[in-house]
Amino acid sequence: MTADRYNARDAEPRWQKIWRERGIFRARNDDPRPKFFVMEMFPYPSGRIHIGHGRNYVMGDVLARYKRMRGFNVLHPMGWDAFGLPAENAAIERGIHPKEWTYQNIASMKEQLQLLGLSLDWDREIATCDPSYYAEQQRIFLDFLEAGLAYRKESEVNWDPVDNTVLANEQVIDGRGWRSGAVVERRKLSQWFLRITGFAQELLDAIDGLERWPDRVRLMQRNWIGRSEGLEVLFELSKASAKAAGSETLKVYTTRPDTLFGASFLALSADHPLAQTLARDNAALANFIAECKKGGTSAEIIETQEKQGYDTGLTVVHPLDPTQTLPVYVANFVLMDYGTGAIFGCPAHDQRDLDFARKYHLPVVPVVLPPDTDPGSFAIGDEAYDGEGTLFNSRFLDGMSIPDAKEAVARQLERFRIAEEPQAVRRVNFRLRDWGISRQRYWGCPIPVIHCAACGPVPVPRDQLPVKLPDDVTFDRPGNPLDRATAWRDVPCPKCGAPAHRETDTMDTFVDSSWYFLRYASDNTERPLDKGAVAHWLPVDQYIGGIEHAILHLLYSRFFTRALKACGRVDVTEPFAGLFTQGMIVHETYKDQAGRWLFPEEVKLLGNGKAVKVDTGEDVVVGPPEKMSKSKRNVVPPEVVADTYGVDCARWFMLSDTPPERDSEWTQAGIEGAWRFVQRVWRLVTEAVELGAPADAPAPAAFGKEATALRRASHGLAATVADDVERLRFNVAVAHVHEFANAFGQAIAAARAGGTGDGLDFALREAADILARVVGPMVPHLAEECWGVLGHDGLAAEAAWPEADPALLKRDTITLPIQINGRKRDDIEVPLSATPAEVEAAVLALESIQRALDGRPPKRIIVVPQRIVNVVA
RNA sequence: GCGGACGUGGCGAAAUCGGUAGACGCACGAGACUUAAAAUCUUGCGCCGCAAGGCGUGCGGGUUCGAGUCCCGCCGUCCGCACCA
Repeated sequence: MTADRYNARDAEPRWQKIWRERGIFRARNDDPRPKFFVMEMFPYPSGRIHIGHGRNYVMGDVLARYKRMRGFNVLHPMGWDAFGLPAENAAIERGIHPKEWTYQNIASMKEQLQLLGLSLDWDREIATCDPSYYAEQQRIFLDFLEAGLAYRKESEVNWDPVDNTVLANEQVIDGRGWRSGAVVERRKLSQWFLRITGFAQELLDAIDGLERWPDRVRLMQRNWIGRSEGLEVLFELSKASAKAAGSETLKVYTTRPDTLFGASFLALSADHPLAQTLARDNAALANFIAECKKGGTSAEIIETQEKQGYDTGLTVVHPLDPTQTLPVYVANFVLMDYGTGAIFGCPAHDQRDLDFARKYHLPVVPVVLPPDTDPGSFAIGDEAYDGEGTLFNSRFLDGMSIPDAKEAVARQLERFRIAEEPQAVRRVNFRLRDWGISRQRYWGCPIPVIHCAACGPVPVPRDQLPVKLPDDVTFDRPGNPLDRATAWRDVPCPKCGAPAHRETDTMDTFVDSSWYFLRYASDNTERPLDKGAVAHWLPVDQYIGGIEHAILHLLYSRFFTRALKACGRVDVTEPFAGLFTQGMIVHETYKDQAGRWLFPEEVKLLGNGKAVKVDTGEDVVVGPPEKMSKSKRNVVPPEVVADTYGVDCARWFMLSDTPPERDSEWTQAGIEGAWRFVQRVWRLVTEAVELGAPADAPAPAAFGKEATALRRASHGLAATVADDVERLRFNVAVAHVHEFANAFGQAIAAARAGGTGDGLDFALREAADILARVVGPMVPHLAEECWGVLGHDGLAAEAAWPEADPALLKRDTITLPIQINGRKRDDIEVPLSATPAEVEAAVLALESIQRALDGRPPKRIIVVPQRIVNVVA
């Protein structure tokens, strides 16, 4: 009677071997079935993974396996985001070559990932550091160059003067280099850019169509692109000023032309050409500008920085009132790379301008009157007013709404001319900047360009691609090793043959990940980016990854796909039709009395929130759940889970309880609960096989009450879990399986007590069969083992999803809750076909209702068919 | 500062449309089996109350026959952006 325990340690490697040998997860490009492309964001090969890394792969795997059972040709690939700084740090710190370090990590992480039993097509595995991958990336770069989508310009970098190296923003901590501790300077370097701004409007507009993306990601992208509509206004310099400045006009960008009559000054960025010109003969101004450029670009510094300005002595004429002039300042809060690098300040309606005006005693003239406010008493204190209102103090604009006033000013200024030019032009601006892809690093994709003194930057001829990274480099000195790799660097110019040198910048690793999903589509290494294959597989039906990539990676990928389309390389526009952002796995942290972090296996939990160290018994300080991280040691390696419980338990646990988009806590109790449930499924299936009908038994003509109830439950399970998985509501799917297991267990108990007549034997067998398939995507190894016990020859992984019989999903009676004054008081069972009048009559006949009404007639009865009845007493 | 999301038992949570609040699981209690333990099974478990009953989805209002769900105002937590004119 008692079944053997399910032995995961035996079963899991066995089934994984069979899946691998039969190649059942290989996707074929010529498969005629409908396609389904599911992928998770590929990992950075940092070394070892912990169980927390597994969550998104498992979620994608459930969907992949489910879709296969539904008859789809599924592409579920995996690869490695293999370029990047940590490999170079390892080289510096431990003397290991980045390539060696990376490929070692890939090997061990692949082994760990395979342990999870994921249904991946490893034949399409890619590593971005592989020359076969980045060769195509270099071709793409040349395509972009030819199309004008890649270009070079001067741009500021963080420069570490001690290490003589360029730092990434995250390597600048409190304005200092992370390794050297030296104060970071801003330096200008000539760098490569991709023209993402050319697609800003389209990237923004297309967000509306991303219906299967989380709203918040769409919102974040919209904000990041940051479209604003405004006016570029020419301010005429006063005569004396024009002479001093060497120009007649100053161009200013504003989104609030309506507030022009409230303007009290102009402000230039420290980087503005006019500011630079004036500083040549003005030491005080030069000093001020240098002062502005000090300090990092970090948010905290900028936030707390006081508004400061330098009065240039220049004045401009107010565009709408020639009798009025405004002073021109250079100010530390004006950005050069947004708009025109110059603004007009309207202190009454902009907080920054107000702060500035108060400091330099400039006029504060309110021109927008809040609704229901007395114009005589309205005054600006310490807070600018940026709300709705009506224009006043503004001559011909008085009485207008803000939008009307904007329009009126625009029309007026468009008509005015200064030196043949209209005084104002409507201009749309974006917060989004072009994407600087140059990195002064070794471990990245080389930019395929040769610099020649005579010819300038010359693309490497395509027949000479790829430009491979030289292996023979050293990391013993600061700076980019490629600069010192003279044998690699120094080459003749492809155009004129004169001595020249290679571009030593490599590409931002975000470039690598901006097209890897297109690479997966091709099963042909000769054609890594295959238009036909891309047309077949793309867009990705379901992309799964962390919220940390909500903006950059996803926006860059959307841009890249469009840019490739513009170059004629692909026909797809939007790469990811469905996006899901999963939560992290968190775990409690443990510290001993000396404050050292402890691994979970060093700790014994006492159940009351307290814990002790396993070996010494000393008290352990238990911290709140945090993201699993090596440094805090709150990690659980997948091997340990696989050895003690089996990976199916880990998979089940990761899918249970917590909605997949939220953070989920890994606990001992949780994994044990999963283990119990895995055993329970095994027991239910084996017991049902023992009690039930044989595999090939025909369905009886009629079923008894028990059998019908069980059949309703199992067919209902197939339908509801299908729906749950389609909607990625794995925790709900798990709950539904639990619910079914309870019903199944009761049916088995009933069969033991009362026999398996009236078709119960068939129903038991059918229930086991359905259960094995329904849990298959979630606990695939267990499902295979069950499938074997059920006597099937093939693999559960290749079985079809159980089709629910619609007749069994329909009920002929329904239980309606009965409310009195909105509070539930009773239930009533009525035929599904009952009319509202019949229901009403039945309800009024209920004893509980009669009692509640106490002889009085009800005021009202609301019958919502098949939902509820509410009696208003 | 601006924008957004969320707030339900001791805990993780569920509740397609405005229609039975707390499904399912964890933890805990009681019982059965066992020499014993584990496992398993049965059973209880929002709060107050002996009960009848009352209260209950962050707080305060509103709409409705009926509100976790919709509207208004607060409070709290988390996230994104942050001198973008």
